Amino acid sequence: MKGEKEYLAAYNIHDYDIPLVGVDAVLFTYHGDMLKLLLVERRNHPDKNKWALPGGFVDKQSDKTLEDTVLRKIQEKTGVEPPYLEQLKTYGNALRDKRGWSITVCYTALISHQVCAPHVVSVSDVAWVAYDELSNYSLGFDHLEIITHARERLKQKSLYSVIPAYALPQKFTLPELQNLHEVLIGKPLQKKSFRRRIEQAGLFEDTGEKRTEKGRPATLYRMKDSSACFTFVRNLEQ
Amino acid sequence: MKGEKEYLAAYNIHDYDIPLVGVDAVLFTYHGDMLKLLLVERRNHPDKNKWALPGGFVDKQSDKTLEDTVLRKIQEKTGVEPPYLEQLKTYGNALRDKRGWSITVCYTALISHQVCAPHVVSVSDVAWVAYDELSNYSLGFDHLEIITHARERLKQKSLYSVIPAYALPQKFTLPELQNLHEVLIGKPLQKKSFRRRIEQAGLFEDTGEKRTEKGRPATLYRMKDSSACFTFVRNLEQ
DNA sequence: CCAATAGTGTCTGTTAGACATTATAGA
DNA sequence: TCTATAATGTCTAACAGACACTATTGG
Repeated sequence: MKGEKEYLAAYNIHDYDIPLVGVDAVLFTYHGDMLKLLLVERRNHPDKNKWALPGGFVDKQSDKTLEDTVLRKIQEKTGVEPPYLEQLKTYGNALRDKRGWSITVCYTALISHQVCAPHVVSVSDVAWVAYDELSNYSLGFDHLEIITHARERLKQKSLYSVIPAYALPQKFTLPELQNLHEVLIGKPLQKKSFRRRIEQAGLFEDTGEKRTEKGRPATLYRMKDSSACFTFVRNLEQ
Repeated sequence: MKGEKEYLAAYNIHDYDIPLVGVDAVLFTYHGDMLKLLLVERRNHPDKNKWALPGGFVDKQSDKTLEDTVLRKIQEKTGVEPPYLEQLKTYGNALRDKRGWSITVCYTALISHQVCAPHVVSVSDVAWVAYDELSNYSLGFDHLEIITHARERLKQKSLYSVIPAYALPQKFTLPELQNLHEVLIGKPLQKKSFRRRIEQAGLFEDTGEKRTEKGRPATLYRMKDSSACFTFVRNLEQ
């Protein structure tokens, strides 16, 4: 009977018929009153010249975890690390990739538009695409399905959390955040209800600064560390 | 410049250094007033003789999807398919498996104890283990972390859905379901609150049958198809 | 002054918590 | 009748919806 040492020494991953494994990120931001996401135009086969989510394969040398892989891929395209990253779902089947049985571990990430705008502009094959204009883009693989699922999850989160705030700059106003939630939910919210729950939960910190565009200046807030994991017991109306 | 056909013809997955990929299932049930889950005693290296979640590797021939893989693995150990299966999370890093960089796509499944009891009894390396007695078992890999996460998610679901009902037999009583929710949440619930929301949402169907143990007979219900996806807008108190 | 936007006051409606009460079985 | 459990009645508290109101800026 072999011991574990002998077993591991004789073990060779290439003896097995393993599916292809990668990661993909749905990176959302909010800009110009629109929900946008980052797409990459594919330069290689398969699905060459189609648009796809930023993603790629695990590098067993440089990546210690799946999060390392997805952060590395996001950094390649945006130049920065997003403040919010959460695993979405893993898609795996025999048909989603022409190269054969393949798996992608998908993440949802949120980032402010301004913080990665300079780098994105400098990279030719990357673009911020408004979610509502996705139909103008030919997407590779099953990425439309993945994006749709990420969008739906983000909508749900906007009903019981303030996680969408990570798609805004560090300092933001409450009307700004409410607008984002309204875009996500697809209908207007009661200003009073929206502000009340955030105040009562003590989620944000007043920066002391104001921003004036038109009308009365709006207070600028920043998130507290605790606000990422806070969930309201009661959802907003859908 | 090569076309896609040539690219795919030349493509060989074994040219790449790919992580090991498998699936695992946290299969819960409710029996003897306890939340239990299915564990398998490992017969092979690595982590031989430790207990682990039912799971294994994708068989690219027999499995068309990841769900096929996990259902096949659950069937091997229980003889049946669970009525509830949902993806939990994917764990992937360089250290979780001694064989090297590995990924496991994890699922939560629910099933009634009675429907798979006969088969489980007949398989020597499989056991239903009470969640509260997990500390008596030496678990392989990172399976304790996975189980803990699945348990937490199931607790959350008990606050805003009736999904735990899938861990009961097809016909069940409301006090029975409430007991399960109380075990999951870890504190007693108001009988009135619990029943009211289920009635108002019209989630269950009266079978017309009653079950008498001690005291007044309890009405037996069955789930409607819609009840799996129903979520209450307001959570029960935690 | 007005227009525009930020932010508040306050009433209503819904629903969970609390807990007393009634209903139906077996012994 | 008594005990045990199932199921209901009803009051309260919390909080979201609705919408009128006030506050603060620029022109």
